[in-house]
Amino acid sequence: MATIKDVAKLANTSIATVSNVITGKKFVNPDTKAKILKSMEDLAYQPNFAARALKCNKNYSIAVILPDITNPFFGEILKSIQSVVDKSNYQLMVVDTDQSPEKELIALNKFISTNQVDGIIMIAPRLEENRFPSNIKMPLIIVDRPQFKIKNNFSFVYTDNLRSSSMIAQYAFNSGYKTFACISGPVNVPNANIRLEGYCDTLQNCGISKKDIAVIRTEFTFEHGFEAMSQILSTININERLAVFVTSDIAAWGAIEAVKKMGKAIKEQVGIVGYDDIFFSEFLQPPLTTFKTPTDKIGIMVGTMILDQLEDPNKDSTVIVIEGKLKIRDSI
Amino acid sequence: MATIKDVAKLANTSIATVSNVITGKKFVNPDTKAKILKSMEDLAYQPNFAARALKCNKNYSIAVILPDITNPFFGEILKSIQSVVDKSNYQLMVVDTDQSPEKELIALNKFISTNQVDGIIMIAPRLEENRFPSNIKMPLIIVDRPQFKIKNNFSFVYTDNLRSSSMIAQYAFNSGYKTFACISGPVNVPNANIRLEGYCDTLQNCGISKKDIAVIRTEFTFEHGFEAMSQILSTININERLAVFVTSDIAAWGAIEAVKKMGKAIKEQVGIVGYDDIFFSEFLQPPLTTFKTPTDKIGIMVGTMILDQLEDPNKDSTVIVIEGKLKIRDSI
DNA sequence: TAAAATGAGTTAAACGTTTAAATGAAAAGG
DNA sequence: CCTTTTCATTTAAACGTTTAACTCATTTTA
Repeated sequence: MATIKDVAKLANTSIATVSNVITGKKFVNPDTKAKILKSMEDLAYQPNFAARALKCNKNYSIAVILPDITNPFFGEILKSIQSVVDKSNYQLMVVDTDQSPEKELIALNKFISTNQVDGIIMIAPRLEENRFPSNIKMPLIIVDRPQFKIKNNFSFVYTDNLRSSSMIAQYAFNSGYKTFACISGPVNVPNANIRLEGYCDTLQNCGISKKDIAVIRTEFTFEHGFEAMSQILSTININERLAVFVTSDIAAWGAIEAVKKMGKAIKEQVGIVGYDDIFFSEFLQPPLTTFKTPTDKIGIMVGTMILDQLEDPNKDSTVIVIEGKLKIRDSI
Repeated sequence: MATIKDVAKLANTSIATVSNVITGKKFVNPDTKAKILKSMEDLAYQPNFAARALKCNKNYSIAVILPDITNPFFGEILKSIQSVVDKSNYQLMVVDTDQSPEKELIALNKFISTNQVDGIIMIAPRLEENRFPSNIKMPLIIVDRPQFKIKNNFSFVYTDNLRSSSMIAQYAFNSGYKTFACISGPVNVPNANIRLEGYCDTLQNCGISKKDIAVIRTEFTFEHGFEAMSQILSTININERLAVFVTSDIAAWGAIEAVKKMGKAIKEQVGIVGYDDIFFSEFLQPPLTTFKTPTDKIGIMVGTMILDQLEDPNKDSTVIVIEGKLKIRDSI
C-alpha cells in the first residue's frame, strides 16, 4: 500500500506539500499539484484512515444503534440515513441491540469511550432517560422517541405520537365505533406508552370512560398481536362495533388474522388500526388503516443533522418534530 | 480522554509496561499489574482506536455489503453475523447498495483501498464475477451466492440452490400438478438463474417439456409477484392444476394475492411455492410452502469464518455449503 | 567467585498523517 | 540597491499506541 511518503518521493516534493493537495487547505502551485496528482494516480494512493484519524481525532464513522435490524421499519430509517451519509466520507457502524436496554447501554458506552466514532445515532432506544451517560462529548441524535425531560445536550428527531394517536382515536370514534380497545407495546417503550395515552385521553374527551377501554401490553410481533386480539375477543362481549388500536403494524396484522379466525367481520364488527405503515400494510386483507411514520424524511433529517454537527462541533443540538400522516385504508 | 501516558504517570511506570498489561503479551509483576489496572480504572482509560489501528495495521472493523437492509432476509443474516462478532472486539460497518452492482463495486473498492476495515462480507452480491477486483488482500466472504468459476481467493458460504429448486420441482410434480410456471428474480441475480435452472431441469426429467414452462423474470417484491402472477393467469388457460415456483417469499405472497383476486383456489387450482422462508411466510393465508434458507446458521458460519481468518491471516479461504430445508405448509 | 543467564522494566523508534513554524527565493517598497 | 513582504515549499513535531532493543539488578552456573 502506497503511503504519502511514496507519493512525495515520486513527485519529488515534500510530504507536507502532498498533504496540502490532499486536504486542499493551502494553495499549491498548479504544476506541482498536477505532478502530485499524477503520482497519486500512478501509485493508486489512498490516505491511511487510521493515521488520519489519529492525527485529526476524527474517525469518519458514525454509530447507529437500533433495536432490531430485522424490522423493516428500522431498516428503512437506516437506509434513508445512509442515503445522505453516503455523499460525505463518513461510514456507518451498525449495532443491533436485540431490543435490550442493557445492550444499548453497553454499545453506547463503548462508542463514547473508545472514540472510534465521531457521532452516535440511536433509533428508538428503550433505555430509561436517567441511565443515559451524562458525559457524552460527541453529537448524539435520538430518533423516534420524544425529547427527554432531564437536562441533556442530545438532539431529537421524532413524530408527535401523542397527536397521532389522538387523531386515530378521533377517527375511530367518528367512524361510529362504540366500544374501544388498545393493544400497545411493552411498557419500556416510551412511544408505546404515549400512543396508549393519546388514544385513551382523546376517547375520554369523546365521552368514553377510560375504564371501559380494554388495554393489553405486549411485544410488537405478529404472534403477540394475534394472541392479544384473541384474548380480547374471548373476554369482551361485542354487542356493539369494537375499534382496536394496535400500536404497530406487524401486531395489527396478527390482530386482523385473529379476528378473521374468530369469524368476525373486519370493519363491520371489529375495526383495526395500526401504526407505522410498513411496506406490507397496504397489501393486507383488508388493507390496513394506519398512521404513517415517514421513515424516509426522518432518515434524511437525521443524516443531515449529524453531518452538520460533525462539520461544526459547536453547533447546538436540535429538536425536530416530523409530521406523519393517517393513512386511511379499509380496516376500520 | 485519558491516554496510556496518563495511566503510566499515575501508576508510576513506563508506558511500555502499561502497554504490556493491556495487550497481555508479556509477563508483568502482579503488583505492578494491579497498580496499573487500578490507574486505568481510575482514569476510565480506554485505548485509542486509531492509534492502535495505525500501529498494528488493523482496524477491528469488518465491512458488510448487502443489497437491501429493508429486506428481513438480509437483516436476519446480518443479525446472526453480529451475534458472533459481538463476542470479539470487531465492529461491523454496514453498506446498503440498493441492489445496484455499481454501488457494490464502489463500496468494495473503497474498503479495499482505504484499509479502514480488516475484512469484507458481501451478502448476495449481484456484481458479475469478472468485475471483482483481483488484488484483494484481506479476507472476503461471499454469502448466498455460489463459488465463482474464475480463479480467486474468496471464501463462500451458500446453500445449494440447484438442489433445493430441484426438490421443489419434484415436490410439485409429486403433488399431482400438471402444468408448471416459474416467476424468478432479475437476470443479474445468480441465484435467480440457478433456481430457475434447477426447477426446469428437474421437471424436464419428470417428462415436462421445457417450452411448456411459463417463465417470468422480475424483481423480488410483492407488487412484481402480484403483477407476474396476474399475467400468467390471464395468459395461460388453466385446464389442469398449475404449480408456480416464485423464487422469493415476498413475491410469492404477491402471487397468492393475485390468485385469490382472480377467484382461483390456491392449491386446488393453483399451487404456489416460495423461497427463503422469511418471518411472515407461515402467517400467510394459506401458510406458504417454501424452502428455508437458514439465515441463522449462515450468519454464525460467516461470522466464525471471518474471525478465524482475521485471527490467522494466512489461513486458507474456504467454501461452505449449508443445508436448507423444504418447509411444507399449505400453499401447494 | 567470576561469568553467564534470567527477569522485569525502560527507552526509543515506528506506524502515516497533519500542521505550525521555519526557509529561502522572488517581488515590492523606500 | 538594500530592506521588507509575499509566496510556495520544507522541516519537524505531534497524535497514542506497540514492540524491538536495551538496561540493570538478581539469580544461576561452573
